[in-house]
Amino acid sequence: MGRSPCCEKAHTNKGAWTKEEDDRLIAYIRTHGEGCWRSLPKAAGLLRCGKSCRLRWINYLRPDLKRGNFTEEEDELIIKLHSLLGNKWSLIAGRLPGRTDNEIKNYWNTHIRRKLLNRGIDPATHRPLNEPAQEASTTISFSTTTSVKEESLSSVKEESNKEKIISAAAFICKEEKTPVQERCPDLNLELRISLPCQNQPDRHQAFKTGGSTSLCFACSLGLQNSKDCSCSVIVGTIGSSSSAGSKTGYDFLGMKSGVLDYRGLEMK
DNA sequence: AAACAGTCCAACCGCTGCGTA
DNA sequence: GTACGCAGCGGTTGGACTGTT
Repeated sequence: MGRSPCCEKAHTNKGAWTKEEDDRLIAYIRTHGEGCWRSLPKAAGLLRCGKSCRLRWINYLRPDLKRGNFTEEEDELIIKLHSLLGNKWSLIAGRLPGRTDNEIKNYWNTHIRRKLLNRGIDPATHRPLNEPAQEASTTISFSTTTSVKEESLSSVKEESNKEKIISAAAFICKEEKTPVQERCPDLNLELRISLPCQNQPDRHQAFKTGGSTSLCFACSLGLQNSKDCSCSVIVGTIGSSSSAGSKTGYDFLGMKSGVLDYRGLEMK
């Protein structure tokens, strides 16, 4: 079947943007706001396809972009987030205000990869290069007991939005033997599907989860007091109708309503 | 000064997921 | 349930730039 092209290629410019094109795009978005990328080029008088306009705006023209070198702190944060999220550049970019996914992706490929290799770390797996490859499993390393884990997971699989959580969790925690925590001791993203914490005497204080101590995702990233700090909130269950799920509260990467919402987490 | 190699990064391409009719 | 349009994402490309010989 074949989809019609997103734009009439014969009548669109390609390649580097000119100053005039930039000005037109900026002026249009200032007046009309973002969105409707397909119709934007025509409305703005640009001989570009909507995709190209969107990319130019997001990666280069947006006023809130932070230009310039990455700081050491940003470097380390990118490494940690990559070890947890993989090549999810947009999610990583969501944690770095003023940085774009494209910028981070380029920076990763040009700087950080080499940096990790020099440290003897495989940038793909974040393991020592000489460490023998281990078979990946999809078992999720939760801090609850295995039986609870399995029960939780099986119940979670019942609904589509939960499947997203499972796949994300499986992606992040590739294997049981080497919890993420070990690789990033100071960035605790421990994943839990468990009973909601009932007693939390002190906000942001590490809370007990099945014998281990952990912080919520927001706090682990230094976002205490952010609206996504789940230390202060008894997080909801996955889906109101899930019987098994109702006894397995979740507190997973700041997700709300069963939808991954990394970007909603504000960076202080 | 010229040639070449390596690096950087803006932009493109193709795919995927979501919303809608 | 299916087809389609659209926005967004990640991988890749290629031109510009910089350093080295």
